[in-house]
Amino acid sequence: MSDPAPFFLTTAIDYANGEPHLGHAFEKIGADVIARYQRQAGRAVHFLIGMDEHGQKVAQTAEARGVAPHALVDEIAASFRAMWARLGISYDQFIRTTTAEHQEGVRALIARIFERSPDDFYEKAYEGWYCVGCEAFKNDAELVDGKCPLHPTRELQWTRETNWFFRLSRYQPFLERLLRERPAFCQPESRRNEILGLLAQGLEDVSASRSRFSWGVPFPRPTSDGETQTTYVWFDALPNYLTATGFPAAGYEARWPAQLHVIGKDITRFHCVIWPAMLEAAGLPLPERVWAHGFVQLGGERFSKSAGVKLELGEAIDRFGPDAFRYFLLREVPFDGDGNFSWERFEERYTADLANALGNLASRTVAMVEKYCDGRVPAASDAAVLAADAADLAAYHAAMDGSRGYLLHEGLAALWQVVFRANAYVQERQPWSLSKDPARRDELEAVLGTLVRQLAPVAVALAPFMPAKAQELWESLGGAGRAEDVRFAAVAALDPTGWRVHKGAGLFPRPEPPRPAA
RNA sequence: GGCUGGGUAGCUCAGCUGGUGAGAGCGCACGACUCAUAAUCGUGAGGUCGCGGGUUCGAUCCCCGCCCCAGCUACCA
Repeated sequence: MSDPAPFFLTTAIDYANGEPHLGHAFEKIGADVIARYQRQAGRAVHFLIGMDEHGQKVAQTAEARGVAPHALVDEIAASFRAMWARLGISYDQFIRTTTAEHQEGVRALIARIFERSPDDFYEKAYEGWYCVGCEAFKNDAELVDGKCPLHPTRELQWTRETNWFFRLSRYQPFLERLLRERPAFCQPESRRNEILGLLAQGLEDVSASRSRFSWGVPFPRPTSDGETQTTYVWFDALPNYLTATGFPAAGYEARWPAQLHVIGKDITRFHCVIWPAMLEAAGLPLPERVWAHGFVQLGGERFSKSAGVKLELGEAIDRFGPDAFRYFLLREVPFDGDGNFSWERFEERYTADLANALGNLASRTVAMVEKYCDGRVPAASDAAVLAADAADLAAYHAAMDGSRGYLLHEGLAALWQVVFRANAYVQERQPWSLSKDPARRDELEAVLGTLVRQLAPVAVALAPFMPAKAQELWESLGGAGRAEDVRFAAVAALDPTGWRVHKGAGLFPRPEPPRPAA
């Protein structure tokens, strides 16, 4: 067999300026499902996540708290990693932009652009109103009565600063061709349309360095007056995907280019415009695809710390456990658009989908195999039912494998069709009636054999979403080893005949125990 | 303002290039069953398919106008 095809996927690196929240979690969970799915599809997956730890805000926060920036970002990175461990995020690599390796990679990338495309960096004086309070330039649209709305008591200063600029405008034709010839480069389609609209307006050059803060990567070339500036955000943050491969050290080509960048829709522009232009300027291959997911809103509103619109991640995870939380987010929030988190929907979905539909199906199936077949899975099955399931499993893969994008919510919906069919099948065949008639023993065994053959593929297909619960289900059916180690290609040949089922504690206990009738 | 997408049952949404009675899940009501986690299965609700025109034998799906919502309109990472 040939070597498995590589699948290098990344998420946006998270800005080290606060604790992980629901938005961070949604992206990591979605990317984790894709990573786990691709592993089971047989790809050689490398899953990268990490932290963006430079920039003015980090330095300011550290100062305000009276700690060194390094100490601050160490603490925040630890907090993120703890959260990802709790959510079962199966990343292979965790990159931090403050490491020496990343910084050297950034400088090498910039040096390479200077070398390959010498005209792409140039010095330019930037003039504008500078707010000392924000430590940032303000454009006219941001001003209120000629003052910074955040610091109205301070006078704005008309300031002139010379920076390195990147000639992004030069790449407009290149980018237009890229999006036209490779529509999958920027997905979903709605985001690609936005980028096409942006390109139609014309691109302006962007600054690549700043002189007013130092918590960052020193720009490799001093300005003509001898000043060494600090690399500006996109030239520091975006290259993490590349520096994670070891670039520029030999061997990075084994991993680069990435197959997939999973990002939030708010940073589509940086990933679908600036990043490919940078890579092209450096003469490096482009990633295969950028997937921009939407946002999880709370009660129909966007997060807002100031308005108190936020969710305690830990509380949500504790409600029904990490797997149920993963399931809920990806079932309820379409991965190509926005969705909503509410406690009410969470409990509804948990009860209806997990406890009643799937959990109870597993429970009744295992109980009947124990009761009627001494716990051994019979050899017989119903081909018509399994054929119908096969169509749903195909729909699951079509939603998951990237061929139509990454429609994780549709993948789950397809899987639940199998669950619904199995429950209806039980009702239709009534194995408890069959069990009373010895002459119908064959029928009884076929029904129970079918149910296990319906659930086993569900356990395998569910493993990317709910790794721990899928394993519990797999073991209760009597499957050997780990569900997540079962390749999708091997599912069709799976033969549960003779498996020994185990009645477990119950996959998804109901939220409130039933009360005895009064 | 411009561009993109959307307004379909109480909620979340499917409805491919126009055509027999407009769908799914959840929730709700009633019925059935008892293997199972008081779970499951079936049936139902009578939704102006945003509003007004138009094209057509016929439009939720095409065209025009209008109303409403969301996103984008580049230095926050």
